[in-house]
Amino acid sequence: MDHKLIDVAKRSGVSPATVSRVLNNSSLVTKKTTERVMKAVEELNYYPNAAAKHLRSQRTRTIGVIVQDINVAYFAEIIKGVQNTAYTLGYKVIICDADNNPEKERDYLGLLMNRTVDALILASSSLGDEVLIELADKGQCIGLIGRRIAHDNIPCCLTDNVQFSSDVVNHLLDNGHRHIAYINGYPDVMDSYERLEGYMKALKERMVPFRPELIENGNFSEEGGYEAFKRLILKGIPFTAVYAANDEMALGVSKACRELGIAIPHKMAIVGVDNNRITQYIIPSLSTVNQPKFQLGELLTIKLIGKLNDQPDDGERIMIVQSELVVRESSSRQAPD
Amino acid sequence: MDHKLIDVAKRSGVSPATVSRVLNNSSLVTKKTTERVMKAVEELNYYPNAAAKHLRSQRTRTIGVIVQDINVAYFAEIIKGVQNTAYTLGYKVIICDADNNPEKERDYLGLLMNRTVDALILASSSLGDEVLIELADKGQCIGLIGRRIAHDNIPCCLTDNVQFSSDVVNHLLDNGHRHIAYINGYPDVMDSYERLEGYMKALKERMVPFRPELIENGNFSEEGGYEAFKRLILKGIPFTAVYAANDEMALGVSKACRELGIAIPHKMAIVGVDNNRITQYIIPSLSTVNQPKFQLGELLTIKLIGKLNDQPDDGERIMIVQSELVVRESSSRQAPD
DNA sequence: CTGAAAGCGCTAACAC
DNA sequence: GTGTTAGCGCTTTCAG
Repeated sequence: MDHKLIDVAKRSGVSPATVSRVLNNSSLVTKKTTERVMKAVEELNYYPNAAAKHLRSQRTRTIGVIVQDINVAYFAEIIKGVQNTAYTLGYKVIICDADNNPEKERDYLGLLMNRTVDALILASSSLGDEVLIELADKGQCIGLIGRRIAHDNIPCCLTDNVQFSSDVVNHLLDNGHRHIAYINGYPDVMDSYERLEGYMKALKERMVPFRPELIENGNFSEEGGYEAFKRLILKGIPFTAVYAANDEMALGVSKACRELGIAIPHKMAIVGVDNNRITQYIIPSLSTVNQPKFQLGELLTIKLIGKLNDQPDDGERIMIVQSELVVRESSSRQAPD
Repeated sequence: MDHKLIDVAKRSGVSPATVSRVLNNSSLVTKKTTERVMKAVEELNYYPNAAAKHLRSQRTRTIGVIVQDINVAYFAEIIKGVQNTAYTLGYKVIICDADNNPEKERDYLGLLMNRTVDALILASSSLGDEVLIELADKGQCIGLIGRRIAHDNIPCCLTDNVQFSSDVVNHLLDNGHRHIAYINGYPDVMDSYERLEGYMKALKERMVPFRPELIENGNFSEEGGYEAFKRLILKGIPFTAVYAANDEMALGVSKACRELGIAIPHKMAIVGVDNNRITQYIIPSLSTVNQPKFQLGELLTIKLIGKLNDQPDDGERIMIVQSELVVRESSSRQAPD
């Protein structure tokens, strides 16, 4: 029932080598021979055995993507970018859902080591720098999304966290807000750090004093944003706007406001990050930042596949893509006096 | 840099066969030998070559899942169920995002044919019955989620569409609704058909006349639901409740009501299906049906891996899991008089 | 342009 | 318990 290459060879009266050449588009085969071989392939319903190909050729034309959580729209979009790009370049993609478990994430690195994939993309990886650098030093082909690392052989694709955060804060300042709280994500993550940086940068440029009391941590979760906002309120310091480092936390803030009877945007403006679909449906709709997630996956995939095929690498190792502020109801008004 | 099994054998002073036995937990190795081998594995930082294993053993311990669209929460949850289960049973998972493209879906079947995966799970597949039956007849191991097929070798995991749809309609009838519209999904899909069946069944049992004019099609999309609702209104037939075959369409109905100034739930009750996260955030929140998506993936995965290992198959080929009606604001009131 | 043949790295008979 | 060895199905030199 399962035919092999040699069966095709016999049926078409040529050698296995020729069949292989036809199947791999080597140009050095007559049209006539090609046709004969293809006919036999059809008739036998032949499929090349992937394992044998991989073993012999020492490559799989497959790249892996490890994401924290496949349920999160941010990652799902990145996957689309990777998958579509890889598909057009003739590569397959293995998607690995670490399911918020760093141990699983580490497990998946084995796919590289045992040559199941030719390259690996890590989106918002929780792995330590040492691990990644060690892999790269061993000659493994890896790339990062949403993270930067100091190693010549690791391409990184990032969004302009500082820039868009600064845009967000400038937008709020333009609307007359002078006391803007910032709710941070996981404290040790680059995204959090850079977004804070953009926040501070904008304040500084507009000469609005930075007040550390207006910074709280929300761990990127709705619950975390909710609690962080309540802590801010309890401090008794006046503020009229919140910049949350992602939409989940912004949703938490929105919920807290509703419970506390604080009108949005009249008494409190909110801006998040990610352009989560919910931000459009909730009332009031939430302002946010739209990151080109698809593009993050796309650019890195092109780069990595280029590396795999020893293409001359023109571009930058660190690729930064632009994001866009999306103003909705939650920050559409002037600050209260 | 890359060591092979034979290197480990040499270093530990045993034969390749023994190393293989140690690595694959064959019990017939002394503890002492095992330790020596493992030491060499450590020292050499040895990783077995997957392609060679696959080629030699004729299996990959990998199962594939093909989903229509990885962005859709319904599928993401199913994937979690498959992945977690496979993981604990020592299987890897390849996730394939067909990206709403039937051609890609068909492409992915090649993974089975070329032995990249041992089994394939198709969630809400758009493939024709013939294709699936042909695969199964060839001895390929496949399983379906959200679809039924007449073939002894294809296990299917489904939700109780008829049952929960009947529950939905009974709930609306209990609230005094007598004119309940139904918005269907893709007309040729089993889910649509069975949900319609449940709707009709409940009406019949409660002796409420079925009116075909109250049925419209919305293709499972928000836009489709929106348009379908408008068509229903234009007909001028009075109705006070809508059962939409999924939440996307229910969102469309909700939007249309807002635009037309129809108060929910006072003038119009709405119930959807899927327990999409947005249904909780929108105002008014939407009643829906919570399907055990994780379980769908879990059950089928257990079944398929069992088949791969020739375990005696006790259970049913067709596995049906129970769903639960979640009543929220959009259907929380008595029908208007 | 085509064929012969070696061998990718591993496992599973089969011996001992 | 452990070793020897054939061979999984393919690609790729090297000849011709």
